[in-house]
Amino acid sequence: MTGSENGRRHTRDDVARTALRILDDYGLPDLTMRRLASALDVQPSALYWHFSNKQSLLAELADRIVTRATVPGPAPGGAARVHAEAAALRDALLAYRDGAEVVASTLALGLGSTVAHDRLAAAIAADGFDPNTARRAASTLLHFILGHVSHEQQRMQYDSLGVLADHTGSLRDEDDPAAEYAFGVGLLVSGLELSRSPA
Amino acid sequence: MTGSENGRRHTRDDVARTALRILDDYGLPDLTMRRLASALDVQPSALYWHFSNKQSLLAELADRIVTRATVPGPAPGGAARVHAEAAALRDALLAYRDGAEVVASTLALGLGSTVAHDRLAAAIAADGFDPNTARRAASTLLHFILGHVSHEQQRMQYDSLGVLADHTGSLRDEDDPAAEYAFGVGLLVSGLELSRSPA
DNA sequence: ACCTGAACACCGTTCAAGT
DNA sequence: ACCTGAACACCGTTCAAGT
Repeated sequence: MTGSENGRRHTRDDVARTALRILDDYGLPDLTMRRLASALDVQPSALYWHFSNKQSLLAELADRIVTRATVPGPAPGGAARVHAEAAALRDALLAYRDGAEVVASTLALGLGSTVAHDRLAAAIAADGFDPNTARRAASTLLHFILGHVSHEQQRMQYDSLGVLADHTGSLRDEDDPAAEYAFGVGLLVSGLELSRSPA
Repeated sequence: MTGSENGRRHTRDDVARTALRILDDYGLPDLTMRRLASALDVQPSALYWHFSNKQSLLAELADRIVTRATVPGPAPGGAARVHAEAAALRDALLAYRDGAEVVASTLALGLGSTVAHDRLAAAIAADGFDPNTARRAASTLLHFILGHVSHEQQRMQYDSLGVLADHTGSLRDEDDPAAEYAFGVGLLVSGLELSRSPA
């Protein structure tokens, strides 16, 4: 009840799940190995039996966050599928506090979690683009998505901290993040669509 | 000669310049307040007279990095200006080790450095788009730019560490980062261009 | 198979006090 | 105006040893 995960003897899955809970409840800066250990009623050193270091723990979390991204209902085709996939990915990132930053940081280090990129690339390829174009466009789209949602999430905790800082600064106009997001995705998809029939 | 900045009594500018040098030479993870202090031959606490905390120091560095971005020669117009501005921004970020991450992190926190966004927005507006569209497109473009260059720079230090990790993973196809970059920027610009004349 | 105990080598930040 | 000295409250990681 006090946050301790009693029962002794944990599995790798226990550790990851508890880490995900700390992430969601307190944010990435508060997800330390020592804090995680004490939530599991264990010494910090015990964690290194399950994960060789903090980075690989974060990679596991990124994987779990991104894997949850699935488009609901019957999958559409064409450009609509790309939009749906992008929306599902945003939802998945938003489902955990600082989710976008976790995924972005592990993606940057080249550790695991190529699944987000692959899903986007598949959706684009299914819209009739060659694999190479699909990969590059997916990469562009993913950079935008992670950047946008990171920004969105940082602003959330900033706002909830009460520090509005005059609202100047930031990128402005994040009044409706979902609309901003759709705008960005639409820009990319339109650009792709245009590249299909070179005038 | 040993890295100490002798002479005693520093200005805020000294501190920022030395920090920029440490950043470029050793990377963001090695830019600690204690390391910076010792490079200045000063106690860590002395830094807090010049900057109220590490975040505001990083904001200052981000500002300096981004301000260096200028398009060379006569400024073009239309879509070419957007491309030129994006290229100049990439060059500026690449000029310092981990430059993109520094800028991305301070931008996320809403501290300073709205200049990058403003320059992109101005270039887009000059191409004949309304200010609102220009701002949103600039934001999309900036997210892509920071994501792409961050990824590019992380890969640089990863490679220089000798840890190639099978080359699988990562976003693939970063064989020619400049070409990838141009592709992404082109996608965004094409999308914009298309939105101008709604069929 | 999973964990303890103790240590190593660090962090950012505050604050009274000095010159 | 700029800095010291000392402390506070932390980090991630290693490693021998225990059960």
